[in-house]
Amino acid sequence: MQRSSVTMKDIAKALDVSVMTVSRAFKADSSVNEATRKKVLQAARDLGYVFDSTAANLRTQTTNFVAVIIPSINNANFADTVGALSDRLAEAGMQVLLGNSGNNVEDEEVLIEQLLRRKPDAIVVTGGRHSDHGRKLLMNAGIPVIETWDLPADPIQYVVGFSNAETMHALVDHFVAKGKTRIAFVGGDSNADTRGADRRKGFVAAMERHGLDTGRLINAGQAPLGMREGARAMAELLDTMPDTQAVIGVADPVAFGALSECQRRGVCVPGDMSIAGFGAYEISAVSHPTLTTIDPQPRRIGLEAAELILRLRGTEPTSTPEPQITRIDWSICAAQSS
Amino acid sequence: MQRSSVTMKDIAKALDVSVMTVSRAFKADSSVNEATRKKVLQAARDLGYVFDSTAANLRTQTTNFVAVIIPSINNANFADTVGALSDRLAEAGMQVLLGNSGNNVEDEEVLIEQLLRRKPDAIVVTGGRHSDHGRKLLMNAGIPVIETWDLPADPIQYVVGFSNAETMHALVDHFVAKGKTRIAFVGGDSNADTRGADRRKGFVAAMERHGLDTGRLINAGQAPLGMREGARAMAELLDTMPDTQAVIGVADPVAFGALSECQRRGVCVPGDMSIAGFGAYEISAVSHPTLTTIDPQPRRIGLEAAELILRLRGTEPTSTPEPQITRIDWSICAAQSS
DNA sequence: ACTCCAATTGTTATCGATAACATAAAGGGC
DNA sequence: GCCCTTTATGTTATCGATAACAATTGGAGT
Repeated sequence: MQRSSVTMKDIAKALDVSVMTVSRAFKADSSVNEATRKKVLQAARDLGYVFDSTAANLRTQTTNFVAVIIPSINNANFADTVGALSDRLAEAGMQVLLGNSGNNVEDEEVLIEQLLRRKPDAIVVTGGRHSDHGRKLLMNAGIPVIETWDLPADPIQYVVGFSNAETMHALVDHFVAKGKTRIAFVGGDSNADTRGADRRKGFVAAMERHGLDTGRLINAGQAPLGMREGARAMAELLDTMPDTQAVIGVADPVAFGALSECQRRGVCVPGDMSIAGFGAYEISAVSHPTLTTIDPQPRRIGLEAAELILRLRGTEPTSTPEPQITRIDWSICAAQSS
Repeated sequence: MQRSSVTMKDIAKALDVSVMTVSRAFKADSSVNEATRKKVLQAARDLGYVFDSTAANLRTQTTNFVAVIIPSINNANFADTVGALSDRLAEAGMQVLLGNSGNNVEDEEVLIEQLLRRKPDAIVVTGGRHSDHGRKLLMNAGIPVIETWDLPADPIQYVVGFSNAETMHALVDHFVAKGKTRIAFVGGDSNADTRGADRRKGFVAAMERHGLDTGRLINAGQAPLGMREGARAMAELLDTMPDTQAVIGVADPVAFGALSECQRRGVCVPGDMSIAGFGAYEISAVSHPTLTTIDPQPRRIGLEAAELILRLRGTEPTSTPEPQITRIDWSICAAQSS
């Protein structure tokens, strides 16, 4: 049995009906005699027929899949979004074509181009910053474009996201309300991770609003940052600014790394040091002590994107759609005692 | 600009050449005059042409993408595998079409069917257990089939994996060497997660080999198990079998949950309780104390699968390929002091 | 019995790129 | 100059399903 050479033609021949009848038998709605349909489906099973979407894709000019570009699949937040998106789309018979941009707009551009060649029915990208050419490609793709995990100043079409900067205000306010004034931020060194950079900027803005010193910015290296980088950054922080009262990690893994370093050095958390992160990773609720964090509802982002795509399906490709923003609510999850 | 209605025909017309010449201009090797190629590429850019793979897919009977089915995308181990696979394939211009089976052979069967319709050039599945029909579909797919993360007793074609059961022997031996005899295992309650079940069986076998009691099996609920389940299981263990000396979690998140529960209760780790996991998740090396774990090299699995696929590309679809096993070496990472 | 409509099935053209084959022009060796 | 090879380009058929339209059949209604 090679390359599944069984086609509708073979079924048609076996049953002495036209190919069109076979085709119709596979569509739920179309008009075929119920008996004929049964015969066709049975013959298909007997012959080991596998439907060939490549042909249908070409003829119908629709592929039933959605291209998704995320910075890294190995990030529980994005994985949650993709998981929810994929699960919801699967219910409608659609699949996800995945691309890893690695927080790099050049790589993203290449991915956009590669993925668009496959004529997805929609494309979901992470963030609102793209290369010029990448942006142009998206705008001319002729399919719904959804930017996620951010609120771009200049949206391409659809947005499902929230303001990363705003969330940091909530964390700073939280710490200030507890009387902390010497607050540090641990994040990446470049702007490649634009959401991380936005959070850093949000942190600085929030501190300034409270009239607090914004000098405690620890550069933990290149994104993606993990627990190890968080631990290293905490070590640096304790060495250079030991009077720091609270730390905000750009994401929960960084925050947990910071926590572990404190434990290693015998720094009491939350007694001597409060720690917060971002993302509501499972660890923020299970670590001892727990971490204060922001829950940006990653699954909800994926779900809303999926619903949007399904709603838009069949809709005429509106020539110039108004940008349409779906804001995702986030919430702060305060640690029990920090 | 709708549905990118620009085709090679438009380019051909604009330059007054044949469509074939345009097609050739896009292939690196084919024979076209260098000047002509430049003209074509320029015209393509001017017209905003986007190559349509759906047409090429149909004609060439090859799609340049690989279907990948994993139990859950939100599992750092599988995410690592998929990430490595995807990165390597991207270098060769191939993409990954992702499916989430949720540790359920019925859902996996549906996914296999859906994905095969898209005529991927290869399919990568997780584990060696499938539904009867799913297995049949894979065997008749006419493309390379790669089973991963396991060493199936009856491989379909290619395997890139290791024995999950064996790894548990290493952990039990490790604890026994440290003088522990009352060792517990925390895992899932069903066999849906076959790799988890294999590890549980491996644990039992290893304990029996040492003549130790195998009664300390904690059922932490339905897979996928996370940190919360690990914590709850540890609570149960401490309540019902407080003389336990060591715990093995079916995966690192479970183990970390157990660790956190110990810390919450003031149980000293590793003094009063040793803890091990599986997967070499980042947390196993960063937690305080660190966790003993098994590193199954998830990225290597993805990489080897990718290399295999690329090697097989262009090869004749061998009628009945001998099963071919690529064993992935795993290693034990002992905690500093447990 | 006759008209008309619905249900069912068949025919033809088509989606856009490319393999396979055909052709034309240019150069090389004798 | 003749033949042959190489290079560059054109023609035609095709991948497998499906939209659009055509045709046939079997009642229902009067």
